[in-house]
Formats: sequence, C-alpha cells, structure tokens
Amino acid sequence: MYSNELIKGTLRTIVLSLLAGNDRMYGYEITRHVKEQTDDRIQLTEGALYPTLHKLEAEGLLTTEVEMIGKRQRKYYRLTTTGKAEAIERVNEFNAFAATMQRLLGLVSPQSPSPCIA
Amino acid sequence: MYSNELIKGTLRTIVLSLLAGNDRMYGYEITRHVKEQTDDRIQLTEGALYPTLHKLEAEGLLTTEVEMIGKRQRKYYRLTTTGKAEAIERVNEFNAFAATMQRLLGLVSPQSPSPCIA
DNA sequence: TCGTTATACATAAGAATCTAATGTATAAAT
DNA sequence: ATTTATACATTAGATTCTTATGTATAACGA
Repeated sequence: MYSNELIKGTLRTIVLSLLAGNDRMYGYEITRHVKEQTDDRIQLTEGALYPTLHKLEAEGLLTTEVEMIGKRQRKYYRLTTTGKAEAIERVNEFNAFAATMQRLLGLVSPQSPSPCIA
Repeated sequence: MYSNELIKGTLRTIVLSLLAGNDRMYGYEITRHVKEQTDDRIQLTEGALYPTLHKLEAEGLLTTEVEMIGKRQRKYYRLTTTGKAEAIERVNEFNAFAATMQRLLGLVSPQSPSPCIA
C-alpha cells in the first residue's frame, strides 16, 4: 500500500480513466477493480470515492443510471462527451507529470525522451 | 504547469530527493531548482514549502544551518541519517507508484516489467 | 440458523495539505 | 527611483482525504 499522501489528487484521474475503458461502472465495482489491478497497492475508500463521483456528475463529466439488483440498488456511472475528453486529458497529464517527476528525482537521464510509453 | 491536484502529496518526496543529491540547500534555492529542472511545469509555492521544511526538521529528517549573506539570512537544510534513508524510500515509492498508476491507466502493458528505469 | 463477510449506497467530523494573500527586509537592475 | 529578485515567514480559507458511522440486502460457512 502506497502512502496516502502520494495517492492524493489522483482519484479523479483514476475514476475517469477506468470509465474511459469500461463504458459504465458502479462505485463499489470501481473500488474492487482498482484493488485487484494494483494488487492491493491502491485501495480507494468509499468516503473519498462517493463524494468524488458526485462532484464529477455535478460538473457534467458523468451521468448516472440506477438499476435494481434484486432489492439492492446499483448506481452506474458513464462518461459524458465532455467527460471523455477530460479523461484523455487527465491521463496524458499524469503521464507527463510522472515523466517530469522521474527526471526531477533522478530516476531517468534527461536524454530519455518518453521513458514510460511502452 | 500541472494541475495542483496532481502535485499534491509529492512535495516531501521532491524536497527529500533534492537534498539527497545536493548536500545542502536553502528554501528559495529549492523553489528555483524545481522550476528550472521542470521547465516551469512544477512551481513550489512558499506557503507550501516552508511549513513542509519546518515539519521535516521537526521530524528529525533535516537539520538547519543559518548563514548571513551580507545582511540577509539564509537557512540551509541538510538531510540527517534518518532523512537520507527516508529520501531513498520516498523516491523508490514514487517510482513504484508511477509504474502502478501507468498500468492502471493503461499507459503500459502489464508485461512491461519496470518501464521507467532508464 | 446464526454470525460473519460481501455487496452497495451514503454522510459527516476532523485531519492534513495546499493556495493565495500578506508581511518584512535586503540587494540588484533598469 | 522603481521594479524585480532574493529570502525568510505566517495565516485564512479551500480542498481533499481518513476514519467512523449509518442503512440495508445477499451470500456463505459452521
């Protein structure tokens, strides 16, 4: 598990990115997905996730569809057109940021052009 | 300039890393250094930097040496033994975190072992 | 069947951290 | 003479996260 400090500020990027790759997802699913994909190294808490989802919806980046699974409700989130553009921007920004940080921290030589795009 | 949100939580890592590579530095110097090395993409504000330096000192990771340059004081910071170990930890943690994020965001294939070490 | 774990939403108090503004002061440059 | 650069510092307010709590259904194992 990474220090919470480091993960701070990446939540929106993570959510937007996952929704860019999955058409629609619900909150609990997002937490499971991140936990699995990162081998438990990043674990989103509900207290952080739900307010973020609500905010992204309020900003017009997400829309919701509530469905009933038996007697339990499930709230799906989907990217709007604006949201899709924002997702691309955010992911690219993180990639550039990581490269800048790696240069600053001396993890890559200044010559390496774009070390993190496989 | 990257979104402030993204930079949040990396300040300690940046400070510790710079001091690991520079023996001693003063606050203003750190802001200039980061600005230059990142081509203005990361700009530390004094309101964030100084409290962080004070906190790192209080935690025993840094020691200070005040010197007078003419009539103006300059406060140098230096890593303690504990600070040096912490610096290494933090830098490694950021590197691992960036790799995890890049996998999660779909920026690298899961096969790529350590894509960011040149 | 009874307790625990998993699923699934949500909020809210308090902590931590950052922004933006302000304050003080010397030195250099135009 | 005025602006910009150097150099420290603090503070009010905003943002974001943690931790805890709350509600409820479903599944699973003992």
